[in-house]
Amino acid sequence: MSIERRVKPLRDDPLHVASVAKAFSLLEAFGRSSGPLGLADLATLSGLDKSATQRFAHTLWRLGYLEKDERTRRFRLGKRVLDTAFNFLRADGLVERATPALIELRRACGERANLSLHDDTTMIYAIRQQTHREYFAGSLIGRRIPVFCTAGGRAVLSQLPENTAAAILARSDLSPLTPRTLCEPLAIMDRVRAAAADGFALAVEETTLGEITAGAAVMDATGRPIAAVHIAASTIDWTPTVFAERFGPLVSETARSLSQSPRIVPDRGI
Amino acid sequence: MSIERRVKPLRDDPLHVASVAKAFSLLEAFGRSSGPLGLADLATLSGLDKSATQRFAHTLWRLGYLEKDERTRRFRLGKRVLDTAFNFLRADGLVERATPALIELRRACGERANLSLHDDTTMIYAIRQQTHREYFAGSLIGRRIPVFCTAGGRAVLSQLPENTAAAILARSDLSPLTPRTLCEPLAIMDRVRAAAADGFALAVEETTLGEITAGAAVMDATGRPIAAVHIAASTIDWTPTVFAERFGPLVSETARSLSQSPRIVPDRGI
DNA sequence: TACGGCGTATTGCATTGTGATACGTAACAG
DNA sequence: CTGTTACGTATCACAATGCAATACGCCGTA
Repeated sequence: MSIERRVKPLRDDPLHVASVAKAFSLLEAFGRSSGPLGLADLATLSGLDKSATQRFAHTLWRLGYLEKDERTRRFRLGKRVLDTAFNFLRADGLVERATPALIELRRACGERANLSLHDDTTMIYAIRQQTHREYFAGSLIGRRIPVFCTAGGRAVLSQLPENTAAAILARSDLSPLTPRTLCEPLAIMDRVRAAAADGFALAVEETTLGEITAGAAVMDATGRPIAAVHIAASTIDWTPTVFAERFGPLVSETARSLSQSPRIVPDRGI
Repeated sequence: MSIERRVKPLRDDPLHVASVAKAFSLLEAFGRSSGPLGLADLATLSGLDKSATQRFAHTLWRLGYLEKDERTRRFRLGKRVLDTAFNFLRADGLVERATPALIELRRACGERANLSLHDDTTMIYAIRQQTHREYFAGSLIGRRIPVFCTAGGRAVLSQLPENTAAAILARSDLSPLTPRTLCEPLAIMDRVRAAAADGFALAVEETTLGEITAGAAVMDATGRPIAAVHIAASTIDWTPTVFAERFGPLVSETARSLSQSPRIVPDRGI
């Protein structure tokens, strides 16, 4: 419990409501520690002082976004935070289209099929079709994983202009997740170019040992990559070449079918 | 777009930070309308005035909790809302224990297996193990359904003191979800008592036509019901009696295994 | 029993958020 | 083409609102 955080001052932004940022810094504190948090824990993790922590925690609790264990007086996230996630997923057309497609994909290949959304340097899991038991947090909606070391992330990079992709890598935290994570920007860009050629990317034990993943990018109506379809399986069952041969086309076909037709977009001369 | 909402004044609560409530009333506005919302829409749906809407939407946008379509100037929920949901699920011990159990349950019975959390008059889906294609919003984490007309909800009610259960029904909105939804409090309480006897509850086409569900309650360490395990299937494949005979024991056994051992809790003489 | 850590309650002050107003722009109808 | 409307954006003086210091009470530990 040592990682702290400061709320950006943003003095120059007259529309910025600092109280809101503070409230969210409390909610975000739960990302930095598992288990329930007391007021003092919340204060250090959020970077707020004692009084502010008290007021904002109280407010969030009254609103249902925090729950309080009356015995230990500690806070957990409230069930209400799921509502917003639900509304996000419900409103996302891609998630809607992808859900049946992924169920189909899982059935067709018998392995785990996922959809992850691109968000700058990370990919966020939005749909997960599990088959086998896997490690817990890995199976949840909302999990973020770095773009640079995932199949889907590299597939997305491969559909961006090369300098945009390089810029994303440049501002990424390139810490390895496993001993086999590829961390060299140049080496990663090689894989990205390969993905551009193949139409899908491969990652072998780069986020989780024993896991091999194929990913392909999903494009929006303007032809920009916004998400990726994954298939993940065990290295025990597949060698990389066989896995790629077998699932590469499947995953890239699914991704293509989810992409908006790349119709010509009125270019406003930007 | 006519349903409005007022932020509670709560003048008497000196710890209450009104700005936070306003910010969340914007996020909640997305629950009342699908699709992106402009400032004016947000203002009417949230009950805030134009200026407040502008400032809070701007702040949430800066924080990443809203995204803005620069062309239409309309807002959507931002991917960041998934982070909080992820942290909630990650920290919930029950969800963690239930994940492998539900995968097992789905495999054992070949039908959809779910875990839903009890929250006053609603149950919230926290884990969903789908098999077949089902209607979209129904398949998402965070979906809320009324306690009174779901198998899991009735199973939970059956483990509460009868007057507590009756109170929940009393403050529930008993609008039917399908023509077959049971809406009479007395009739519902009969089913609840039956569930207490059987160890599981059944609901036939009460939330969705063509769907039959069995649910059993999961208890916390103090012996209170906090969640429910469901199995859902199609009425085409099963008659209620066969379905109950076959899956009732499965669902109630799974729920029992997820319940904390009902050890004696030090009663503080409440 | 004294102490330290923590959650809770209070309060005067000024910072912060407020909301009325005005401006720019796009869409649309006459 | 012009007037109108609806909407998003920008500004600013004011005071209500949130702030942070302080004090209180409770519970374990030394």
